[in-house]
Amino acid sequence: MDMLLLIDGHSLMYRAFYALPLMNDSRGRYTNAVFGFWNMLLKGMEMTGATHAAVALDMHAPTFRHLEYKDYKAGRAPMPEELRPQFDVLRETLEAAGIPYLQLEGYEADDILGTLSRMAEESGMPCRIVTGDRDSLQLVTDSTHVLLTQKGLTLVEDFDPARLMEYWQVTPAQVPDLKGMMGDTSDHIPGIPGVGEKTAIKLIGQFGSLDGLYEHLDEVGGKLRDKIEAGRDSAYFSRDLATIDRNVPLDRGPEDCRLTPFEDTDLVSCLESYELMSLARKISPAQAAPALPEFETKTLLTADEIRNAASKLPEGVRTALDLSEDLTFAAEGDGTVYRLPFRKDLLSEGWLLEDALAALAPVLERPMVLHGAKAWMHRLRDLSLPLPTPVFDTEIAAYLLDSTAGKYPAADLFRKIAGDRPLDAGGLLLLMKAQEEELKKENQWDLFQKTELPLVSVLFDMEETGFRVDREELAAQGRVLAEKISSLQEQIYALSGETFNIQSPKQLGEVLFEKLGLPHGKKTKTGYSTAADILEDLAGDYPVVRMILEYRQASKLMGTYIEGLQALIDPATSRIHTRFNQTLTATGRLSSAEPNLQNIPIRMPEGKLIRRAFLPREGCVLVDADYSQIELRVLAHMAGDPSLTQAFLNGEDIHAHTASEVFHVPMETLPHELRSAAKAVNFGIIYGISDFGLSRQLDIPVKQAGEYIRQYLETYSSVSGYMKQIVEDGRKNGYVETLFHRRRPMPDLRSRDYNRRSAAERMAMNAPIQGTAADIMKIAMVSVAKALKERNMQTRMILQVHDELVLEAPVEERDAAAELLVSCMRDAAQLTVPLQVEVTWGDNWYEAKP
DNA sequence: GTGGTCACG
DNA sequence: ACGTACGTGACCACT
Repeated sequence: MDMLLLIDGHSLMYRAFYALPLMNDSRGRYTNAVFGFWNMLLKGMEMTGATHAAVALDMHAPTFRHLEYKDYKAGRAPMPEELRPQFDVLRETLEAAGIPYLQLEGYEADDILGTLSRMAEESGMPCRIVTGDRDSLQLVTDSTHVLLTQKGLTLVEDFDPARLMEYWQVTPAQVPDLKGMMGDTSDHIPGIPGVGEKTAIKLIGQFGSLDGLYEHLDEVGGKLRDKIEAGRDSAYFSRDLATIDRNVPLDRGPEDCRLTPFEDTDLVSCLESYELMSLARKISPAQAAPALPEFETKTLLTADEIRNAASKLPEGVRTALDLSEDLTFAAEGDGTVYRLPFRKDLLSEGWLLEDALAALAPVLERPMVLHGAKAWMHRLRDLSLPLPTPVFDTEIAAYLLDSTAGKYPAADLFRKIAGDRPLDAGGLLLLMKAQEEELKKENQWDLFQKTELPLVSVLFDMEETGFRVDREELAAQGRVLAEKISSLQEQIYALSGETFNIQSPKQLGEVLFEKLGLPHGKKTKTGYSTAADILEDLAGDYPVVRMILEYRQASKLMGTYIEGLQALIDPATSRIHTRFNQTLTATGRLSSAEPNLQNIPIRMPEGKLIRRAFLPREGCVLVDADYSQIELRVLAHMAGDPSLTQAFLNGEDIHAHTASEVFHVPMETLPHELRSAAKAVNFGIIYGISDFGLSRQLDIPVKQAGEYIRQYLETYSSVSGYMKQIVEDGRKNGYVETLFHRRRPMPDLRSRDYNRRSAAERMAMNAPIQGTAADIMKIAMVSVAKALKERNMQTRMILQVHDELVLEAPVEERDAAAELLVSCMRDAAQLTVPLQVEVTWGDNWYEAKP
C-alpha cells in the first residue's frame, strides 16, 4: 500500500532550530536544525510506513507574500544567522537522499503541501503531512492526516477529521474561519483583536463561519460585539492569510516522490561530511562508520575484587576512569568495563566514594585517560591518593577541536559519536580514540600532546602551590582606603546636596545629569553612561566628578582586591590558590578565577600598592619574567613584514619605529604624542582595527583615525595583505588558526549582517596573534617546569599572566631561576624575530616589577 | 540573571 | 545608515 509523507520543511527546521542547542561541525557549519529535521523525518517515515515522500520549502526565507514591510518591522523577525545556512545543508542532504524538495516563487510551503495532498487525494494515495503549523489542519480528510509536532520535537499528534472535531470542534473547512477569528501570534496573523482561541471556538460553534458571524452579529452582546465589529477587516484578512492555496502549478506529483532505499543513496556519506555521525548510523548501521565496540561489564563489590581486577589488566595500556554515572574504569585492549556501584555522591553498601577511590590506587598508577584531569588530580590529592599521570584528557581535546563551545560535558561529547548510550570508562576510551584521530587529522596532535597535556600537570602544581599573601598588609591598606572612601563620600554628598548610592550607576547618573544638570555624553540602554571616560571629560570643570572617580577607584580596590583577596587566603598557610581554566578562552589563553590573579592592579600607582601584599615563601624571592611585545613580534613573523622584522632584530623601540615610518618623521625629532599615537595604532592592528575604535582610544576624529590606519597599512603592506588573507581563509575554512594550529571556529565571517561580520573579522585578525602568543607561553611553561625538575630545583612556578611568569625561588637559586626563565621563554619558539624576555626580582610582587 | 563598570594582558 | 577596537573575571545594583 502506498503512503505519501509530506514534510513542511520550514516549519520543522524552525522548530528543530529552537528546540535544540546550537551544533556545529569542526568547520564551524551549524547543523542543529538539520539534525532535528532528519530525526523528525525518520520518525515520520517510521510512524507512517511511507513509500513516497516530499519536502516543501518556502522560496525565500522568510517570505512576505501577504505581509507589508511595516509588518516585518513590527515583529516578524528575520531568520537567525545560525539557521539560514542550514537550509542549504538541508537541500544537500535531501538531494543525497533522493527526496524531492519543492519550492516555488510566490508560494509558501503550506500551499505546496496543500496541492500535493489534493493530488494524492485525487489519485487515491493516502497521505500524512508533518508540520508544526496548525493552519494545515484545514487539509485533513479521512485519507489525509496531519501529524502535528507539539512542544518542540518530541510529541507528534495524528489529526484526522474526528480528532480535529474533538480538538477545536470544527470541520477542516472551518479552520481558516477559526484562524480568522483567533489569529496566530506565531504566524503574525492578527485575527480579531480581543478574540482568543476559547472565544473563537465558541463563535464558530454558534455561527459556523466568519460570514455567519457577521450576518448575525446582533446575536452577540456587550463588549465582544464591539470588538468583533471593529475587527471585521482584520478577520477577513486573517482568514485569507490562513487559507491554503491548493492549486499551485507544480511540475511534479505524488507519483514522482517514490522513496529510494537510503542504502542506495549518498545520504550516509553526506551526513557524515557534516559530522552527523549518530544520524548516519541510525539510517544505515551497516553503511555508516562501523558501530562502536561494546564492552563487557563486570561489577566489583569489594576492595579485594577491585585490586584483583586491576592487577590483571594488560600491562602499560591507557586506562580510563569515569564518574559520570557509576565509578567505572576500563583499559585499552581489555574489552571490559569495571563498574563500582558507588553513585556519585554518597554511599551504598556502607561504602563511601572515597573508599572506592582509595581501593583504586593500583589503577591510578597506570597511564590515565580522564575527562578534566586537573580536577581529578585535586580530588585525589585531597584524599592523599596517588596522583595520576594523565596521558589523555578528553576535555582538553574537545577544547582544541572547538575552542568556542564554552563547556565540554563528557556525556555530550560521547553522545555525538555513539548516540544515546550512557557514558562510562569504556565510552571514554572510545571518545579518546575518536578525538585522537580528529586531532591528528587537523594537525593538532603536537599541540595537544606536547603542550596542552603536559600543561595540565604544570597548572595543577601551580594551583596547589599558590601565592603567599600578607593578610596584615592588606588589612593595613584596607584601613587607609576605608578612611579615604568615607571622606570622599561625605564630600560628594555635600557637593551634590543629597545622599545617594554612589555605586549605583542609575542613581549617580540621575544626580549628575538631572539634578546637577551636567552635560551628559552617550546614554546606555538603562540611563546615562557614567563610565570613566565620560566622567574624565567633566572632571576638570566639576570637582565633584573628580571625587566620584577617586571614590570609584578606592571602592574598586577595597571591594575586589582588599576584601575579595582576604576572603580567599588559606588561614593555615597564608597562601591563595587561584584556579586556571584551560578550556575557556576562544583564543587559547588561560583564565584565572577565585581569585583572578591575572588582573591584580599595576597601571595606577594607588592600585599597584596591592602588590606589596604578594610575597614569596620564607627564604625565597619572587622572580618575574615577561615577554616584551610578544604580540607585535608574532605579527611581524606571521605577516612576514621586512620592516617590522628588521626593527625587532635591531632591538628598536617598536612604537617609535612605527611612528617614524608611518608619520614620516625622523626618530631623533619624534614628538612623544606621535609615539603614543603609533602605539595605539599598533594595539589597534592586533585587535583588528576600526577607525571608530582607534578614534575613541586616541580621542581624535574618526576621519583622522581612519587616515592613521590608511597610512599604517600603506607603510606595512605585508601586514595589510596578511590581515586580508586571514579573513579570506577564515571565511573559506570556517575557522582561523595559530602558528601551532590552535583553532577558533568563525562561522560569522560568512554572515550577511554587517555588524556581526565586522566583529567576526576583527576577531579573526586578533585570534591567530593573541593565540600564537598564548601557544608560545604555554610551550615555555612546560619547558620551564621540565627544566626546574631536571635540575632538581626548589624553585616553583606560581603564576602566569598571559605574557608574564612569576616564580618563587630560594634566594640561592635566584640567578639560576632567572637564567632558566630567560632561556626557556626565549627559545619556546623560533620566529623570524627574536623573542625578548625581561627578568626582574624582588621581596614582593611590587618590588619585583618596578 | 543581566548590565554597567573597571581591573589586567 | 549603521555601530565597532581583542581577550578575560569580580563586584555592585537591580530585576
